[in-house]
Amino acid sequence: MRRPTLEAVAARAGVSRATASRVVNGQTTVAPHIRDAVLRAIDELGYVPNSAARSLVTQRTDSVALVVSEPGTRVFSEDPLFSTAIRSALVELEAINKQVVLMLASSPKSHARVERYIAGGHVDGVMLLSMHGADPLPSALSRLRVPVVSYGRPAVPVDIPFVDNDNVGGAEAGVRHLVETGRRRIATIAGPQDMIAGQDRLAGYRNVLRDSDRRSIVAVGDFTRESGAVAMRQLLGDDPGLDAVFVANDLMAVGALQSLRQAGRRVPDDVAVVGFDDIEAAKYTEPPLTTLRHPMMEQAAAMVRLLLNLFEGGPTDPIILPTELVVRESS
Amino acid sequence: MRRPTLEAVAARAGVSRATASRVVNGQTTVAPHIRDAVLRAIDELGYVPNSAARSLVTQRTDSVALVVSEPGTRVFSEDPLFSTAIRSALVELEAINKQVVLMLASSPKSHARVERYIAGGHVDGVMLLSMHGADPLPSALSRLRVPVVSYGRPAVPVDIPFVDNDNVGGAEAGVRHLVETGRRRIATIAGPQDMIAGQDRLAGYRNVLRDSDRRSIVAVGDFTRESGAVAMRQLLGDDPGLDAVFVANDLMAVGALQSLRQAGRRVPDDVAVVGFDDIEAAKYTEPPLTTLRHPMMEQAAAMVRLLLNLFEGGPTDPIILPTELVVRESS
DNA sequence: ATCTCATGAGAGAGCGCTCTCTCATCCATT
DNA sequence: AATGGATGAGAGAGCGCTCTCTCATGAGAT
Repeated sequence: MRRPTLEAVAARAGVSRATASRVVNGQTTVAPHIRDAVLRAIDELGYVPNSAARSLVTQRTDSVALVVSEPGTRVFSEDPLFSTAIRSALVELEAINKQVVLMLASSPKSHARVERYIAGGHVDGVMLLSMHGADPLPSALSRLRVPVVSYGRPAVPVDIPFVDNDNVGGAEAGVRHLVETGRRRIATIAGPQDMIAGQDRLAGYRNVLRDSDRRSIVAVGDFTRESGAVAMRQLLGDDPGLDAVFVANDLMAVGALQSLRQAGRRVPDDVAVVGFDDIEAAKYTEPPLTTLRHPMMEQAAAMVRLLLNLFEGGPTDPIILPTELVVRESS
Repeated sequence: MRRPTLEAVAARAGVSRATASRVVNGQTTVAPHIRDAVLRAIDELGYVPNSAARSLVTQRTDSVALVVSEPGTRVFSEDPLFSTAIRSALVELEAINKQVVLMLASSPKSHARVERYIAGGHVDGVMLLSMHGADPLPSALSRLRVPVVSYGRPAVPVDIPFVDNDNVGGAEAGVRHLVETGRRRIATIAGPQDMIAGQDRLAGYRNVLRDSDRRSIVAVGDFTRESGAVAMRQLLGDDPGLDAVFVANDLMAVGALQSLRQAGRRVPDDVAVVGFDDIEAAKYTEPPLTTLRHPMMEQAAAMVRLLLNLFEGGPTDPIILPTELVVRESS
């Protein structure tokens, strides 16, 4: 009934437990015929090592926590960026044989839960998918002396390796594109200003407007579609004459497009729209959305590499990946 | 340097390891002043139980695997249904203090990986997020005698408790709605026919058409936006006179709307469109999409309940949750 | 023929915890 | 005063594995 142990394998193969262990762990100091006997026993008994016992002695768990620190539940399910990031990380971690424990850190309560879990030594490392600036998690975790890498530059200056895309540069490219196509009154729907991505993309917008001698027109959303729609209505109220809007993410851009449609503005004839992220849905909006693409798979891969380096002592400098302007019909 | 053990806590509190363990595990047979002493020691030392040691003796891991068995990588990242399901399950499992190990079972290779992992006794149970009929995983897992519940009725008749929504009933309601609003030539974009959801929703469509004496016009997609767009073009080629289309999921409906737009058809004037799932994006299409809602949170909760019953011996009958027609402007 | 040394295999400690058994203590009962 | 039963706490086995240490064996060197 119970799963076979190494002891059973050893007994069946007529060797000691130590030798069986050597075979299981691929040590080479075992004579071929003995190794074969052990392998046969393993096969016949359907032996699978007990991981609890193993990690009890090795002090490793071969698993990492993927902590999604996102207070707004809506964003997690709706922003495909999250699932893309998760999937990418999953694929990369599978490749190096690490299990992934997925955890939500939304409320302070779940926050404590995560900390306790990590402190419990359940995982060898942590990948943080968090963006909120005030997030106490990065510093809390780094205090636990657990290897931590972050997706997105942590807002508080904490010494955690991270991967990010070039938010400022991307925003600049997007707004510059609007300037170069002759738009005069370029508004922006900024992301939440307690997120680095929100701040940086707004900074990029301001940089270009300043240089091109235009006035900035700003509304702030929270990266949800709904907030994009609301912000767009607000912008149209503030400045009915605007002829372009740079939206800090595609999800809000979708909302903005809806509001523009409802207000009777044609895109791109009356108002040009540029988003950020290049989510799949950007191809399917009416009209398809001009946006800034950043390679999620590569970012996930970079994160995993950073974590590995943290384990094994390689370089852990932050990695900033470039963005690429994808021009579609909304601009 | 090393994390404190129960032994250290006991020593500091001046009690035996057994007593310290009693306090940690909340047993009541400890005198208050001793319990306080132990708690103080725990606090001072920052003690956290070693889970490997614990599960070595208890034979429990307090974690469950969430296996996403989806060959198409696109669907996982794009279909918000997946992330919603994952988030919901996560929330529900957190509530009962289970960790969640997320695994992808796309390739045969990762398949083997998952099986090995589950067989390794790393988890107390498995939640399967799978839809492909030919999926060998359900039967493979149930053979391992691990508690398994499935989201979506398994295609092969395997004795696994599952949760699903009423796909047939929902499809019927959607198509009936089209009939009742006077549509005559109602096509469908069906889902992949190796998925139960694909089959059942097509069955529902056929049921109503048969009863209302209409001819069925069918194209098949794979639940992706892209395939919806392709299928819609195909339907328009097959029967330019169609005046309604029931699409087996919202993602494909988004693609279909795009194709209809490109073909110059007005929605709903020329062609009515009904989707399925009520994803967030359905509110933001042009025009907003009529669709069938099924409560993801409740389904996740039901799954967790089933799993719990599997652990503790409660009822494990399949749970089928109703769907609800949400009428918007596309019909 | 003796000694040295690499090689392969076993013995056994110990990782940190839970849980059963055992035992001491104390209060209520006769 | 003697007994019985709660009650609370300790001793110690053991979960399944890894890994160091030890030892037996045989090949090569002297």
